[in-house]
Amino acid sequence: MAATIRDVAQVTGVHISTVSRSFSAPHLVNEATRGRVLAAAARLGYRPNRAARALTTGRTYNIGLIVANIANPYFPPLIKAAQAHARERDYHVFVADTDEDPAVEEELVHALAKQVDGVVLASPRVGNRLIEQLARSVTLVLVNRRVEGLPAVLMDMRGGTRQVIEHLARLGHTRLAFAGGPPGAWTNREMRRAAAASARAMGLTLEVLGPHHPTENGGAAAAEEVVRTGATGVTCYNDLMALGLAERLGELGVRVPEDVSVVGVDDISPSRHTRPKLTTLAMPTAAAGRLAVDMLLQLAGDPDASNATATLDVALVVRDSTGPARRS
Amino acid sequence: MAATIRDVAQVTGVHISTVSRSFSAPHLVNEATRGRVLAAAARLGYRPNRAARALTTGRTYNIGLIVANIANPYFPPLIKAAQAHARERDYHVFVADTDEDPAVEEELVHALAKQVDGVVLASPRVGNRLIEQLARSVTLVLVNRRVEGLPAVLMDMRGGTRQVIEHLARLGHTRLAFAGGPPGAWTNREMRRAAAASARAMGLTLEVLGPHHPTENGGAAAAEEVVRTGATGVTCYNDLMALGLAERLGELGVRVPEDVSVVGVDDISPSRHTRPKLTTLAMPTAAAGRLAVDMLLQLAGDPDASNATATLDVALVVRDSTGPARRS
DNA sequence: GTGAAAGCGCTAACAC
DNA sequence: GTGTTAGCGCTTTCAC
Repeated sequence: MAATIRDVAQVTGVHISTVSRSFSAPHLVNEATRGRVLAAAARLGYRPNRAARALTTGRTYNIGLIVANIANPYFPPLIKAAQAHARERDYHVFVADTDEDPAVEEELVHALAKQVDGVVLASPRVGNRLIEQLARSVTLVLVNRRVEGLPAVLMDMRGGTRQVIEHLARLGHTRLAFAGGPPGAWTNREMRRAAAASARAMGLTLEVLGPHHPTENGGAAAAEEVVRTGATGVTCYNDLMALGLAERLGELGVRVPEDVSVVGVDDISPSRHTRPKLTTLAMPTAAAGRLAVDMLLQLAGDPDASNATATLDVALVVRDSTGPARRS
Repeated sequence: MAATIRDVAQVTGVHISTVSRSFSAPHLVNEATRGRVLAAAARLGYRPNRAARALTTGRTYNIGLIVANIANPYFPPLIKAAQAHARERDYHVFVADTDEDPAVEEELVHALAKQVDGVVLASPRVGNRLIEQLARSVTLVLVNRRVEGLPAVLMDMRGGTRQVIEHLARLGHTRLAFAGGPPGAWTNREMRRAAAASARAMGLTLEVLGPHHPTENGGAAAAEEVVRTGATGVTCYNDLMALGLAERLGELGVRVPEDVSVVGVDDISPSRHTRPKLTTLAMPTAAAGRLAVDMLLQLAGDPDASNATATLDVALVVRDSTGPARRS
């Protein structure tokens, strides 16, 4: 068995509270005794049990991070940034994957609730109602979701989507399509609305396709729809879908971007390496991860801290999957 | 504050131990009382505190999973499989990323140690000595690492590498190179040795390059070396490196596979979508994740369970990045 | 500066 | 079938 505080106390010949203080309140203990305690601890391989400590202090120094799908390259940069940032502040991050399943998401929040000081819910798929309810039993920070009264890190999807539509319009496209993703995703709604509004304002038609699974397969599934609608410019819920769409279009004999222009969202790593390279909206995921951690720690330290909402800018990256509209 | 066992006991008018039993040993309590307890618990939103429970039972029903780099598409399938498999057994998986840093890896094992029933260490970068030491303070299952006396899930890298070399030999390549990855990785050593042995046996030359960072950038960095050595067949530590290498070779005016054949390892998702599609060794990552969890749970339940080692088969997937050697 | 004692939320003998 | 008690590893008053 691993050494406990009692073992260290016995070996050193002091009371357990002195051992405890040596670790959690060093200034309260004589330097010499503290030295002996630390030496004994090192010799025994003693490390304070954080879980037990949390039982009395109420602070675990852990935070949870729940994401929809680790396999989507969108999330790793966010996860890594959050983890690195938290570690610098002596916190550990436990990551969990919901596999795009709202039920799993709810279960994971509950499972994590008591073992962390708060959880970052990234791109949630559950409804607002449930989120409000969950927020009552655990400190929550949202990423890519707006819920009244809860702290959140958002991306400017409206502004970004408008840029996309304008980009396609400038290239001469008049018949557009939006390949939609998960119905539960806030990002999806924002994009759909912004795309519709922008298209209307510019006098373009916009067909809404989907919902589709936010993966290459989902994008591939949208390919036939795209062909049927006759759209020449398609903007997708995310890069994974855009990549799947472009590939499937190729198989159907539709060239990208000569016949159809395709735009993604996220700027995930593979989008820079495929042929054609994907035009996409770049998201500041690392910054979002760090910011979410900051908000969470502030809230964990002071429950009355402001529940601010931050909206981060996104940037259109024009590459090779978009081009001038074909003359009809 | 969240409801505790005491609140439920008070509301129901029973002793806390009855509440406890209603959850952890239902058969020991009268069905009627149990019904009242559960009703009260539901009303109060009570959920047993797993951390507190663990303090007395010694079981957290959590397992830790430490990986070198979540952003490498090799890991997500393993993570997802492990998580899904564990959840079916009522366990939760906490994932942590070491960012390829051995020091972080050690720290994370310690941090997780007391909050989980064991940890799966996937593709560790720390040395065997340290692993043996860590294994003394926490139940460990290794993936992609062989350490005497510790349970492990391995891939047949020797057999796989031999297949790769044979494949290149059949295509007429005589000057080969191995683009090496992290020096701390078991997989890297296995591949290097197997490649050298196979090449020697077949009378081919093999240049060992690196070590390089196991990413696209690392692979790109190996490109100049490849050109300098004049090798026409290159096998890489992993797909990420192979992808980076192929791309950089293209920029240098070296065509893949016409001038140089490139082989990866892992069969990550992007390898199927790039042009040329990558010839690679497919690894059974999902199976490995599930198996590691099984081993861990067995060990956690019975510390004397056998420390078996499983070696999984890998498969050569021939795509478009390898072709006949150029006539010189 | 250090020890004693209570208690965090829960489980596990042991009585009754 | 249910209550009592002790205790998991630790922190935190409160004395001295």
